[in-house]
Amino acid sequence: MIDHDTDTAASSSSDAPAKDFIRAMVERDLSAGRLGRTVHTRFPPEPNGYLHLGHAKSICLNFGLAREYNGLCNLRFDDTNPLKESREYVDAIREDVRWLGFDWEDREYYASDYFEQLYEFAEKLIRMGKAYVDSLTADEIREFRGTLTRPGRNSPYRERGVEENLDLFRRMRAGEFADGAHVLRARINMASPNLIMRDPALYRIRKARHHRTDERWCIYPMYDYTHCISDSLEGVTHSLCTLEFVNNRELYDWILETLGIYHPEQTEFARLSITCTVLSKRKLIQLVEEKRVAGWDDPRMPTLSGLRRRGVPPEALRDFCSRIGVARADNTVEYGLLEFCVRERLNATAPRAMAVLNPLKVIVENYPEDQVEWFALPLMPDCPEKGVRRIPFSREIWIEREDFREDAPKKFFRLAPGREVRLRCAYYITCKEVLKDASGNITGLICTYDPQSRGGGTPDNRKIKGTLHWVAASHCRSMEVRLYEHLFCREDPENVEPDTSFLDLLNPDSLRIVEGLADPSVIGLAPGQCLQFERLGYFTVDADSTPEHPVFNRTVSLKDTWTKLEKRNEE
RNA sequence: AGGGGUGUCGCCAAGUUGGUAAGGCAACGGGUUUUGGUCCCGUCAUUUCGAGGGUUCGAGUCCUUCCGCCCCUGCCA
Repeated sequence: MIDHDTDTAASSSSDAPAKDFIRAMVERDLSAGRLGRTVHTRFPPEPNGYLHLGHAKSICLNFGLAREYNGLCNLRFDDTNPLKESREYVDAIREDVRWLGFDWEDREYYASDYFEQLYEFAEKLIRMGKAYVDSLTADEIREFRGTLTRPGRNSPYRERGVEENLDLFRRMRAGEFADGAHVLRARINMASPNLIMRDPALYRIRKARHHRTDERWCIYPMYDYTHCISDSLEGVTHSLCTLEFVNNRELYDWILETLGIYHPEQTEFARLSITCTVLSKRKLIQLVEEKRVAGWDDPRMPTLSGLRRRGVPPEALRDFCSRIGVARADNTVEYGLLEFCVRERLNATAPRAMAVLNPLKVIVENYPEDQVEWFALPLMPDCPEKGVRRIPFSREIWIEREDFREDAPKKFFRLAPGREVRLRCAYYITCKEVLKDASGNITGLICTYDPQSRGGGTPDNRKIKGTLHWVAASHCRSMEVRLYEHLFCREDPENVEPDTSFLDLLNPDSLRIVEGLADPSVIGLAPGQCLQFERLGYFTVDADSTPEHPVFNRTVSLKDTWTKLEKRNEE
């Protein structure tokens, strides 16, 4: 089944995911009339890195939910830590969300837009006796917090009066104190079995320039304090986040209840892990900063920008997110599922062409010296009406070196001495002679062709099992082709033994660059254009590509049953 | 005086108020094929739902006791 529609996220209903526990909850709330207008979600990244596949899951969930139930989804930047955040990340995130196929319309929010309101709420908490300024050092606070099995102790500053707290907090804002001198804390319960609730910090002093508020603030609100209030202010109905925030929900609820303001419901789902790659921001930043990869958009990276550059279509990513589902159990999805989604999409959309990556010269000795014929390769074999690509044929051609074997096993359907194969869309050729250099390396093949087989078939209808791709030596152009393998050579690079680094697991062969040969018709394509080079895989024109120096990324190889079969026989 | 979350096929993941284990990926057979691709057909949890007890005519679903894994002791998010 070919997918003809343009399949934007907004139009397609075919990629609507199955009911998961979150959608079930939303439907329950909807039919119970619990939601004011409709479902309202938000995607709340911190602009401290580039978006990756884990974010794609969250984006598809939040924006997908809004789309499916006729609701709204905000884009909100959780920019409360100026030390780690930057404008560059904000811009990249906006671009990636849009590229993935989602639209937040005019609802682009920033936690930093709420700094003033957040501050007012903090004063309110102080006046209620629910927050206090603590002057313990960070180390002391840690000591006083207790441990997993021991309750904490109250800070000596915990009983400060409202007026003193207010005065101190205002002076914190005014910049009278150095970083770390004081912190505003919620006054909850130092003996709570939930460590999050042991008087969590609400505000800290950070004399740092913020990418949006510049130097207007020197105190910054913490995540737990900011997130719930932001959700509340925006009228979010369902605040979806990953499982590691389950413990934080108690605080989320406490703040909103104490303040007595609108109270969205936080629901957690399992974060995504994928084999053979890492998805933690810290590790991705390290890969970039230590130059283990070429950048955030290195095609080997699991970032959205990397995948985009690699040639992965957004539709494939959305399909992937829909297929992996949403649940609460820890999970690690096989990388192969992503590849399946990419192949499925590209099979339906990528025009076909031919290229040779590891060339071996073939001389068709009975073909006229100066003759050139043009053959027609269907752009989409299952849709002849999509047209053809005209490709030149001449006496000397290149085939894939792997497509010839001097001692070929019976099941090897390709070229071998005395054997006949079909050159895709052109002629049948038979190998007559193997040319070698002084040291015995194969340098070329002498073949003959059957003029009756023009176009790839003969009147006698004889069966030809093997069909090879090829390019005409007289017309082809060379191009740079970047072949990618998994970034890591182990399935679970996230969990390494103590005293070793995930960097030790980096696959040294994750990038291989070869010089390939292709028909000129594919050389002028714009970056981002994707083709299938028949029998090789899907290839996308890289951002670096120019007509003078064409560069292709292999997005994903074709499924290769032959190699698998051979490997099995070797064992 | 620890708390919270979670265990259904190799990997994801459905499993209404208990009624006799969906689907996808992978794998494995076979067919079609001018891509060893695509497509099509078939197989793939019945002493089985982390394990043991119990309730019941009947348990993945209820009760109970264990066990495993994950998260929490940032002035990160």
